[in-house]
Amino acid sequence: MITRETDYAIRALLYLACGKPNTWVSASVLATQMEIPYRFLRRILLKLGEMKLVVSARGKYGGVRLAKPAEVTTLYEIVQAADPQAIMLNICLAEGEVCSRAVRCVIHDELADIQQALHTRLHSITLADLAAKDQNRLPV
Amino acid sequence: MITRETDYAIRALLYLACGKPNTWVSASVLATQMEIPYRFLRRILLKLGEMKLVVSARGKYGGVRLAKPAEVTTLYEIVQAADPQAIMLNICLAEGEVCSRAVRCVIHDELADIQQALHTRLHSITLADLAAKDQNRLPV
DNA sequence: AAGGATTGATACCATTTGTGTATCAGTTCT
DNA sequence: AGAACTGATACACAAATGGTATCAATCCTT
Repeated sequence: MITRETDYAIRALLYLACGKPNTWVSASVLATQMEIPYRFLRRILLKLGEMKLVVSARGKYGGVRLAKPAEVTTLYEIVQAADPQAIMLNICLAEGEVCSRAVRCVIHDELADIQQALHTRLHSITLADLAAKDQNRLPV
Repeated sequence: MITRETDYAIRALLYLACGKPNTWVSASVLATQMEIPYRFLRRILLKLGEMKLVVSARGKYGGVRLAKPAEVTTLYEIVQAADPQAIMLNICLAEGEVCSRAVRCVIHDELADIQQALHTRLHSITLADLAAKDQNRLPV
């Protein structure tokens, strides 16, 4: 299950993708607009900065913006940044994890297949895709 | 991520599917064969019993066996039984959950799509499939 | 009838994770 | 100088995870 943190991360980035490019948006604006607890969001943005998904500017009129065009930021990257654990189905599929049954366990194989399909899908969806769908929505 | 409990559940059921049908297998045998902590497994088997995936017999020479043919037990059912939370990608996709953004949130839509694909896949894999693959494996 | 082997049903416990809060230092614009 | 920002950590608390323990009920064998 996707954590709240990941959900917040996606929403925050989507907000940036929908706004005017190359403008700084402060964490407080993001927080109120997207209904995300301010301090929690701050920490999430820090992580997104480390993962090069956003860049930030300190000081007055500072804030964050997308580090690269929305067309090249994928859902995979976002989930990976916000919660690296979330993108593996089983602990035995993790990098560097030694699964004693790896060579003979069918479950391992099957889960690896499913995970691969999931990853492919997450890789194929960009922030720009989400933003476009958002624009095309009928107002409620 | 699939929990250890779910992993154990799959492995235990796979063991039953690979053995002789309609024979009782005790929890202690299952535990030692599949390297699962005995008492933990006991609790898991209880859950699997409630979900009608296994049936049990008390007393000496009792144990558990599959409640129905391996051909009709899907991975979806197993995961659902062992950890109902695991099969939904986001909390807002849960049954009866009121997501205030459900009608307008593109993320919700996208995750619902991905989840649907995942479920379809889990539904399509049966215990018999896993057992068959297990038989065809080359000995290590 | 007795005793061992087995499940049923709970209760308990330690550790980790999830979700959020708080604090203080550094930076930038006015 | 001061206000509005981010950077970097540390703290707090509830829930989930992974596992253990206990005792009652049941069944087979002798």
